[in-house]
Formats: sequence, C-alpha cells, structure tokens
Amino acid sequence: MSKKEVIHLYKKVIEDLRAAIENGDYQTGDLLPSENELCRSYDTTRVTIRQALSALANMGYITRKHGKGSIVSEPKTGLGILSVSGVTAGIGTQKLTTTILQKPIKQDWPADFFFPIDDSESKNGCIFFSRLRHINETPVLYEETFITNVDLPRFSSRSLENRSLFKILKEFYNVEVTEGEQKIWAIHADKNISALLNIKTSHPVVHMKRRLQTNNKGVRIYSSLFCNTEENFLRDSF
Amino acid sequence: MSKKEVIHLYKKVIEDLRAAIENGDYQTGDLLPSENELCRSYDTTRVTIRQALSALANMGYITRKHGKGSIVSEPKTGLGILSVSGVTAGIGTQKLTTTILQKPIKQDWPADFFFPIDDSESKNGCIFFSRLRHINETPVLYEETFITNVDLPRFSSRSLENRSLFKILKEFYNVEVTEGEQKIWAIHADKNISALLNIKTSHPVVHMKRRLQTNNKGVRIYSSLFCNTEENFLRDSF
DNA sequence: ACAAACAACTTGTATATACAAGATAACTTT
DNA sequence: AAAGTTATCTTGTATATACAAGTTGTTTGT
Repeated sequence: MSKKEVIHLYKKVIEDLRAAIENGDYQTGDLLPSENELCRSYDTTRVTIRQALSALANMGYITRKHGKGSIVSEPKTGLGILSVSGVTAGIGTQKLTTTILQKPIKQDWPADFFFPIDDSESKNGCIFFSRLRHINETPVLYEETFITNVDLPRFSSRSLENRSLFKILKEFYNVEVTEGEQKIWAIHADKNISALLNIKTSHPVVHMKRRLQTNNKGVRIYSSLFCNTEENFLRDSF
Repeated sequence: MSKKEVIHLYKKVIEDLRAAIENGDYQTGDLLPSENELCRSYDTTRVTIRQALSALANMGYITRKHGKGSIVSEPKTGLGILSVSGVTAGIGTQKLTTTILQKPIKQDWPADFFFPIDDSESKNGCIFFSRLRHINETPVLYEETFITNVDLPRFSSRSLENRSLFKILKEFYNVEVTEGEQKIWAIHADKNISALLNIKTSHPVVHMKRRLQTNNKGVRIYSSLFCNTEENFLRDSF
C-alpha cells in the first residue's frame, strides 16, 4: 500500500532480532548483543531495548540470565496439535503425501456437528474439505476439516495438495492457531474408514475430534480424523 | 525462615492482582484499576506498574486494550496434557476415583525405556508408581509413571490415592509442568490391560506415552497409559 | 599454582517525564 | 433526538537516569 507505515522502534528491534535468530545468525546457546550494545546500535535507551527483549523472551526465542546476557533458546517445539509421526524420530526420512479427496467447498454446518457452533458461525456456513495422508504410499490418516466461513476470501480455490493448511492460513490470511482442544478415542474402523485406510474393519484406529482457535476470532478450524497407528503414531509437543 | 525477605514492588503488584483475580475479586470481562490508579495505590510510577501488568498479560490473566484498560481474561484452559474426560461436558457429574496399584518406589530406569534418558537422569534412577482410574466404579485408565529421582525428598511416602500428581508436585515441591510431548496409538488391549480395564482383548484402547518437562530442569515426568474410550475419551486443551 | 579481591561487564528494579493514540463521556449544535 | 465536537480518561511508545545484583575477567597476594 502506498500509505507510508511507521514502525515503532521497539517493534523494529524485535523483528530484527527475531529475523536474525530465525535466519540462523544466532544459534541456540549464543548470546545476543548486550542491552548496552543494542542501545548504541539503535541509538536508543535501555527501556526501549528491554521492552523488545522481554517480548522475545515471552515468545520463547531467548532466555534472560541476570548478569550474563540474553541466550538464544531451543526453538519452541509445538503448540500441542497432534499430527502423524513416524516410528523413527521425525518424518523426514519418510515420504508424507496428501491427497485431497474433497476439495474445499462452502456448505452449511452439518446438523449435530461434533462441537457446539455459535450463532454467528452458524449463519455463515463453513468451508469443508477432506484429505487422505500417506506415508510411503500407505494411507494412514483420513481427515475431514470444517473452517468457519469468515475472512477467508478465495480459500476454496486454493490448492491444498501436499501443502500445510496452517502454512496457507499464515501466508495468505495472516491467521495463526492460538489455542484449541482435542478429544481422542480408540475405535474399530468402520467400513468407510477401512476402505480409505486399506485396513480390516476390526483394526483399531485413533479417532480424534479437534477444535482450533486462531488469532482471528472469527476463524476456527474443526477437524475429525482417523489414524491407523500400526506403523506410526500421533504425536504432539507443547 | 527467619531471614527477612524483600519482595520487589513490581512483583508485589503482580501477586496482589493475581490473587485478586484468582479469588474472584475480578470476574472475566472486568476492568482492573487503571495504571494511574495503581500508581497512586502503590505510590510508584507507570513503568513499574506497566511491568507488572505486562507480566500478568503474558501469563494470560488479563488482556490489554489501548485506550480502554486491562480486561480480566477467561482463565486459561489447559497446557495440552491429555486426560480422561466424560461423554458429557466435564467430569464433574461423574465419579472419578484413583487406585494406586503400585505405590511410589525408587528403582533403576527400565532397560529400553520408551523415551531417551540422559546420563544425569539415568544415574539417579527414578520413582515409579502405577494407578488405575475409575469412572463410576468402571476402570477406564491404567497409567504407569516414572519421575526423575531429583529434588523430590520423601515423595515415595506421599499418598497419591484420589489426589492429583500435579497438585502434589506444585504444593510440596513448587514444581509445575512447562512443556512436553505425547505419542498416541490405538491398539488391541493385551491380556494384562484387558484384565486391568475389565474388557475383551480384542477391544481397542488408546495407548499413550508422554514426557513432561517442568520448571525444575531436573524433574521430568514420564507416563505410559492405556485408556478404554468406549464410554469416555481422552481430552486436552491448550 | 591457587585463592581472594577488585574491576568491568551484564541484567534487574525503579523513578521521573513527555508525547502518541484509542476509547468514552460530556457538551454543543443542528 | 441525533450528530458533531471537545475534554478526559485510558494504554502505548519513548527518553533519561540511578542503583541493585549476578557473572566473568583481571590483578594481587600467598
């Protein structure tokens, strides 16, 4: 936009240091420049610098040590959202792919939806889609997702194939998950899930229902998913 | 202790306001006294008051609104630790009881423990105990817990019957969970679990392995648990 | 070579002050 | 009665300064 935006100094300090940490300019365990050094760099006072460093500490980027300095922290592991993970540490060694079974479409909320929907959400309907995830060509997880139809223009026309829903929401809509809840059952796969996951109906699968809130109060993400955990598992960290 | 402890003013402000919120003196949605009012009350400056209010905001007690005030927030729901929950909202309507099958004992870490144990933890052994949880007299969850044997004097002699492990750790040792990870499988109950949970071996149960870190770096809590989710489910919020 | 004391660094706590910007209440005008 | 303006409240951003307390490196004494 052509309008000239002002950025407050303490926010610039936050962004500069955050970018430096995320770009690898500082490694876990490194000391950031001291408060006095940063005062000189930015030609400002300790109060301004300390406000920026306090914010970074609260976001988990650094740890403050009295008399020593600001130490770069281990990156935060996760928010607590369960997702499929490999038997070996991490999924990097395995091939995770996602097929869109149902492309995003706008629809009414299903009757008897598995989480209570409030009136304002109910009015606008939702965006619904479903995905099947494979690990090394083996289907392991089927997920149906319902997102409130608010503040997400042209979402339905975006491709989700092999892409992270959360990354799309972040990149295009500046939407980030802030909190949520998850409910977990172990069930026998029914006929539909058996077919989708290529397993016997007697096979135990994890069934999860999840509700996520975001930094945009209107945008909520609901999922129902079924996961075959014979070779893999669901994992979260917080 | 007889030694006179000094408390810094901004910390006193935090504690006073936190206690007032937790005691119900302020309800969700209420405005706290303005910064200027608090300056007068505590005979101090806005910088000191703002530091306290900033800390309360970061802990989730209040939300700051430019030009309006400090609004008391909805209490934070949870850290993301899965626990057994009822079919109806909350467990309050049902009777949850806990039986200690194995009282806390000190022992070596099991060979091939389900999470990697570092050398310093390994040396000291662990505290092990197991519990069976019932909902309305029905066994629903069996949990084995291993805690690092560090900074927990006389833990083995404490009664865990019908008491929250986390509350005991908080009350007696000032230990609070800060982060963790959980791994989830759906499995058929084996003979041992079938017997404990009073179900058929073909029955699907949730198997979870969890590792929790605390504000005391030495204290970590590992659990392996099995949950029958036919009438209930595991639930977390974060 | 080692221990103690000191100096110089760091972050933590605090006071004082000023202006920017958002929200709300009170007042005035239509 | 409604709309516009103004005043007064609020939090947000920022400068300047001082002392407390923790950490680390240097110097001195044994």
